[in-house]
Amino acid sequence: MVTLAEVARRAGVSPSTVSYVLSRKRSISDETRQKVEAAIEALGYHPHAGARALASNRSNILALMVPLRSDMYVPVIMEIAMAVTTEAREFGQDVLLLTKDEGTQGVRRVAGSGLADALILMDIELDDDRIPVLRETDTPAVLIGLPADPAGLACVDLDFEATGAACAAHLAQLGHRDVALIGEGEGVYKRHTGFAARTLAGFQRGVAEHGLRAVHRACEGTYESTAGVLSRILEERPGTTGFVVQNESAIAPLLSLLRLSGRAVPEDTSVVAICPDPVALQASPRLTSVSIPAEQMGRSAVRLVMAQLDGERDPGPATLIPPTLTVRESSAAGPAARSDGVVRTAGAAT
Amino acid sequence: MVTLAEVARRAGVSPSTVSYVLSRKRSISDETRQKVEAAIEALGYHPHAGARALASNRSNILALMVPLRSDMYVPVIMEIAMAVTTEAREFGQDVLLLTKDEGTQGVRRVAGSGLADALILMDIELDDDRIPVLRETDTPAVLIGLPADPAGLACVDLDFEATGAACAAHLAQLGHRDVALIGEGEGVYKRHTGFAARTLAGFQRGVAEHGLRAVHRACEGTYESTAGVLSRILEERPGTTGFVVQNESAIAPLLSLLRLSGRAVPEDTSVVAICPDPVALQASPRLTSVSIPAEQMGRSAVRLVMAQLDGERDPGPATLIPPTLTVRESSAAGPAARSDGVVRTAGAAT
DNA sequence: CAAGTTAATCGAAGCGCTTCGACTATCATT
DNA sequence: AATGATAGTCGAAGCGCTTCGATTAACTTG
Repeated sequence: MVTLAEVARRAGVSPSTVSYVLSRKRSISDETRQKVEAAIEALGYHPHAGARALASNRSNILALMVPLRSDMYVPVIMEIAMAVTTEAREFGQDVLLLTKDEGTQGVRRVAGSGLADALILMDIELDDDRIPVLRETDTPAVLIGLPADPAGLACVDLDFEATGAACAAHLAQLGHRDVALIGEGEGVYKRHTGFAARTLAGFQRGVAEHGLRAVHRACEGTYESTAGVLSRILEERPGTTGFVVQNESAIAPLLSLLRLSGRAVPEDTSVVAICPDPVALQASPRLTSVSIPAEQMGRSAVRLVMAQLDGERDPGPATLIPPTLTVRESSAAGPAARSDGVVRTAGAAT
Repeated sequence: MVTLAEVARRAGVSPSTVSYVLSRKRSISDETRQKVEAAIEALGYHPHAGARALASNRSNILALMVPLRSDMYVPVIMEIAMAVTTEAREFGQDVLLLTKDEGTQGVRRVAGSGLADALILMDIELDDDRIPVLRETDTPAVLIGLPADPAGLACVDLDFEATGAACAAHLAQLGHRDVALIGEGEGVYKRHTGFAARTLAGFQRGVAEHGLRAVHRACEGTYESTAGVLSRILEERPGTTGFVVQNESAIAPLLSLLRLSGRAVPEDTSVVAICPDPVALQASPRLTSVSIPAEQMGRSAVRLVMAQLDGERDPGPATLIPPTLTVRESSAAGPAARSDGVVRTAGAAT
């Protein structure tokens, strides 16, 4: 193994000089810098991570805690993880992968051992038991997701409340009067992450603001449950022409079922999904959707955590990414608009 | 931060004794051990990872290099990553997440800095440029996937050759005479990982052994490309009644297209997929398939790498996991068997 | 031109741990 | 009773780096 001392000897300088060349914490003459860099290159020197961590009290490692299984869609988790890793490298940090099932023990271990400088947590529950540990150990951290009480914690998430409202508004604008939200499974509303509840709240706000009539139903996402949910909605409110879906796995069943029931999308019924873009694009017709900004969430999380490591004390309010609703082929003018003579959107016309 | 010295003071022993309690490298009296453990507990002590790495020359970290984008199906990558992480913890190791686009630089950096003790590489290309670096730096490593020349390297992979053969054999046993393999996209056969080519080779061997007639077509997995591939196959060989699919994304299109063309699955046509179990289970009808043993691959990789860290020199031959073909509802007796009076399988009968 | 700055470098201490050799009991063996 | 093992513990030397203060040389400036 090549050490800093060897580099120093070869460059004819003292070890500390080599260190300063590397860290840029003191000024170094061009001449010296070049000698040192040549020596580093020639020897293929890489600073020893452990020694560095010991001496500087910084490991340059961020720990990312990922759910083993969760309500989240796996590719989204993966995309976040990759975005975090890529962005972390931009800051010269590496990423340590932890699983959520290590729980509070894992947080204690990593924070206590100086293995990582900071934590990024995913799949945040409303009352997440890792949060008190974070507060108590005073570890720099960022949550991807929103807990019940985010005070003093840095958080990143899609603004699901605005998302729900945006979906309702979109359907209202198209002239739909009776709309439905097909959401996540029962359980998701009760325990977990709150994003489902926030979407519902926003949806209801949008519905109220636009004077729509709406129903909401939880849905497990299987073909059977989707069929049950849909038939109940259509029974109660046969005039429902606008749907918002929040469960990726319910999308395909819903589209088939609508087709089977003789309702053409978007001619008779509009569908808006809340899902990753690839899912929306692969459905047929391609779906009008609010995308899950996975990459952006991952990158923001890293930036927030780096700001903390650079001394930022106040995490500020949660970073809520505003939703982007992309109109595609699954939504078009509804009954009210049509009787008003409003023209259909381009997607539907082609 | 609590240090080992503080633990020692509190327990009334020397620092080295605490270290030996922790490492179990020398015998310690029960009495002393208890005092030390009590002190550790009371102080909430966690050994400093960097100091440990420096002194012991072992970081207890495994680096896992994951593809950012690849031919592999994302949930499979995720499952492997999770399995690696979980299994690593069983060995007291943590996992550092690297992206494949860090390439050889990344390997050099991690190996050279002592950040990780060993590497686990995914998405191995036939002529992977990371392999020479591995050899040259003599870093303990395990490949998940099979390169062109695996000599001297520990590898884990599904036995795709046997998988192809097993699929052919299954269709043959059911009495199908004309079969087709719908594979990965063009590109995958050329450059990459070789698993597609190995599957094809095995399929052809199986076909020959059972006296079948077969075609093979690459398929990009979109609806359009699948449609094109299927129609060409049915044009050339209208009597084709057995299909093997290796591209996850071609599965759904294939099933729809068969239905559209009036071929009932499994009554008229049998389909065998090579895909993760969840994909096979979520299709309708549920697919007879050879699963991708993601979890097993991840766990084996960790075990192999730990063996190397424990001094095992010879990696032995590649660990090829034998395929498991699970019969579900998408395959049933074909024309030959039917004329012979062979009964259909249970799945088909229901 | 003496005094004060500033830039560039060095030496040494120390981060928290592991590990080696040395030391002291204790106990079994001659 | 002397010898040798063995178990249990300690002290001290590093592991490779960062960082602080000190030092020197070169440069301003009144």
